[in-house]
Amino acid sequence: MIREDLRTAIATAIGALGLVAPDEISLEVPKARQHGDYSANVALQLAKQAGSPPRDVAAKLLDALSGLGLRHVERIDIAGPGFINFVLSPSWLHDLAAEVLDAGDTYGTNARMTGQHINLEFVSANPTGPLHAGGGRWIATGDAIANLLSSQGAQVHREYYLNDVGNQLIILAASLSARYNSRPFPEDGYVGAYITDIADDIRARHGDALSDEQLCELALTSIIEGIKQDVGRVGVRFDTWFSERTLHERGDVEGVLKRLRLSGHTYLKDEAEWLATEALGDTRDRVLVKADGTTTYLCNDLAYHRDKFDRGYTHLINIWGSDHHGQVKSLRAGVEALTGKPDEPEIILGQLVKLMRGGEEVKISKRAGNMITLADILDEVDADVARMTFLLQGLDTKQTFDLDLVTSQSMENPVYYVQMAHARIASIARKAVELGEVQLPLSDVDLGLLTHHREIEVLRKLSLFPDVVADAADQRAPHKVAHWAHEFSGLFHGWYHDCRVIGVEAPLVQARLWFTEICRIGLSNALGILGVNAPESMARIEDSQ
RNA sequence: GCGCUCGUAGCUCAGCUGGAUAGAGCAGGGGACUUCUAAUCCUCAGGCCGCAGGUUCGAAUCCUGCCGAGCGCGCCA
Repeated sequence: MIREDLRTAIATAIGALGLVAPDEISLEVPKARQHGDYSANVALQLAKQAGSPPRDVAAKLLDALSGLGLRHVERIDIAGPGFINFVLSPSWLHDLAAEVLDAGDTYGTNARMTGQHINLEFVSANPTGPLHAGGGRWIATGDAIANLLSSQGAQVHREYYLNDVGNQLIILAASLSARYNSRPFPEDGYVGAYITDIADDIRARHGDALSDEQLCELALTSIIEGIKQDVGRVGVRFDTWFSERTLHERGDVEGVLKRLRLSGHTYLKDEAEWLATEALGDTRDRVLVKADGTTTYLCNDLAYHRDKFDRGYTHLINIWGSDHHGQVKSLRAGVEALTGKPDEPEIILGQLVKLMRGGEEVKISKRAGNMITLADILDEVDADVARMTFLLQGLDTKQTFDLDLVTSQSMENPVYYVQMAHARIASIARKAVELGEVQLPLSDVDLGLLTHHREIEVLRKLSLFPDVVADAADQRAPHKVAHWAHEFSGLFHGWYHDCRVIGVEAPLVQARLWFTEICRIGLSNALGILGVNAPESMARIEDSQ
């Protein structure tokens, strides 16, 4: 990795000047091309320490650096207020090509997180109805983050927590019962059409003599089945669907209470049992056992997290909608009281999705009954379109999901732009075979012929992929990979327009065949992280304008 | 009232652990197909980075205040 080589060299040069290097030597890829391939700002940072102007420091560093005989470095410039810019010869990119080919589908991966065993919990929407359209964001995001963490060597377990007990279920049961028995509808019940559908379906299959309890059980099974189907349609598989009931059945909740009592974290007040979370960073203490003797959501959730640790994970991550941010401190304080771990679980918050239809916001509410379900979306668009749309945006921005745009004008979706780049590569390969071009082994091919500025641009972008993935993994930011894929595709399309593979001189044909292969690897790996398909061909559009 | 998140082109958004001239897509103007799929490419236009201060060599980025938006402040889940 050239970047690391340069960092080491800079550190050496700093040492040679008798200065102390900063903890991390920043080596950026400048936006402006004339600023070279990599740019270092250490001279500016060290000016104070050295007691001389930044440009002087830079000049001394440059002297020290040029004595090191760095590979691939064509020129080193000092520019602006004291930046040190490295201009690399194209040879480093040709080395890169070999590196990418060698790595294949592991290009962009890393072993930094090896040994970590992470439990990633996401979606976990209550099984009181089908997943709504916004839920797709959590499915796509969670899966992509899992892929990112895996790419860094971590072992990741995808988990969905099913709250299959409690109040909401009671409301669900009452709503169902009203429909099933044609009785007046309860206040605050779920009005969604799905309630009637489920009730009708159950009546058709099991008759009309069921008790409320039997009714609710059958409905719950059916709803959970539906959720699993929706998740599957998006292309995601959970390793575990964890039922909250098991916690109660096994006595885990009681066990956690005992443990907290023993460690002196609880106290009684106003006929309830409290957990002293304020001392651990919460805004105030929380109730664990209500006056009526039942446990709170937090109490059950603590038992759940205890169970996750008991299963041996080294780290827990939960992805939550920002509407739950108020629970973060309580849960973390509770987990600390329970386990002594102050930084668990890690909670990734994402802003909610705002659905637009006909230029107006559609408020989703299971109670009001105006549901737009995820299944509705998937009936209209490809899972790839949905995933890419959800993943293109950072988690801390509330996402505007325009149903009209995504469904009717889906041709504009960037996913096609990226997929088309991949399809074009496959198409070139097919054409080459068709015309009898035989791809020679890499060792017989001169990649040094890849000197077109389009090729250089593409290769340079490709070289950044591992950094982008590592960064995205660290920041739990899959959108960075989505943007990289889009940008990379743009550069590829530009190359495609200017550079032909078939029909140029034989040695160049060979070099470019390998060039397209490494592009394919990069794209395919990026799409793999996003969970988007990398097609071999695109369906031709019939009626484009 | 307190807390969390956000405010960047007409629209949807990147960039935010400080760096050089603030980017992309869409929408708008103008061009490019006898070629490996034009779902493509090239080009033009478009910006007090919410407002005001502060920190420093340097601020869209960090700090403070204000304005505006969303969400949260239960012995609900």
